[in-house]
Amino acid sequence: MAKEYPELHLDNQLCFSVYTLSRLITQAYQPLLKALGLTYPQYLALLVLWQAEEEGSLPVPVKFLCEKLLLDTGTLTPLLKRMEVNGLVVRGRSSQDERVVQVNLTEAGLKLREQASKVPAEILCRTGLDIAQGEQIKEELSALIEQLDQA
Amino acid sequence: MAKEYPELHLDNQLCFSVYTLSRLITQAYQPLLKALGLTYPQYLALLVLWQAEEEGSLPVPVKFLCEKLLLDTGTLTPLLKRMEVNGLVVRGRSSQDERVVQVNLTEAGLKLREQASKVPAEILCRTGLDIAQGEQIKEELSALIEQLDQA
DNA sequence: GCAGGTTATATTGCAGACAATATAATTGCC
DNA sequence: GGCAATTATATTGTCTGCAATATAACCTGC
Repeated sequence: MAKEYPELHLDNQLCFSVYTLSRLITQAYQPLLKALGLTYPQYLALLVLWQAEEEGSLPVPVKFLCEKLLLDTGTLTPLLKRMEVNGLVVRGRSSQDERVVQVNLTEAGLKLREQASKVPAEILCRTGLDIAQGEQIKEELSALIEQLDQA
Repeated sequence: MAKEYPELHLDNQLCFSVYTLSRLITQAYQPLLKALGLTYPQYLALLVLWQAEEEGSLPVPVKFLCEKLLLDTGTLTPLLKRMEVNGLVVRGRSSQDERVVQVNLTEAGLKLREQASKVPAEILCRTGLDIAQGEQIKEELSALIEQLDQA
């Protein structure tokens, strides 16, 4: 008779729910973003850059993007290079400190914001998600993120 | 004066919380799983196989794993091949239906379950997550997953 | 100033994810 | 029986993620 391991059942694991939901969300965004020539992580990077533009803090160092997105340069450097090839951003060494690479939006990258501004509402519409509920879950997840990000 | 796009701010997006939390969770598992010679998706695949073993339903078709994990063969085929190389599973065509590839656990793959059974508790301990809270969030996320998986 | 540590970014290599396409086996239908 | 549609898996190509390592520029103490 096989001993049972309920703690190892997939359904019991929060980790699996988060992992799956994350991929499903990316898949939900994908067709909308493809129309804008973007991938999902590229879209997230643009969110940071657009907000920096509103706050008058462009250009921003790569390190700033790393911290906001919790991604390292092994991910962001090639991603930003692809976005540069696509004409959305420009990258250049700072003259103050030759170590830092400043990332700035191009005209095209800035202009994309208007089309992108319709994306969040469209996602909610397509997925039929409840906004208020989403807001609450977001708060709960943010607490978990903070906890994990420390450790 | 720059027009503002609050709907495009990173902090406002549930999607970003889920995306980040998913990566942080994977990172939390990583050192524990590395000690077992596993990656996180490989661990998830084993969860399915171990449960199938308990239920006496081994071997299982690749399609079964695809449905449980919500992953396609483009991800699972190479993953299962790596696990086969590592001696955890064996793959073979069904004689009833030559299209289906049956996946079974090896002795080593089965034996790994005992060490892995300590992983979930260890994760909770290390991350300091609240179990009861996690349980509730899991239910909420599962509802979202079902919603997205339909669409 | 300069040696040693720190910082910011880049590079390499590997393992997912997934869209798109391909292929072989099975099934259904007439 | 035979051909079209379906099914199960595989393959290819691109883009993440991330550990590990490398490198050049900065900073610090002495």
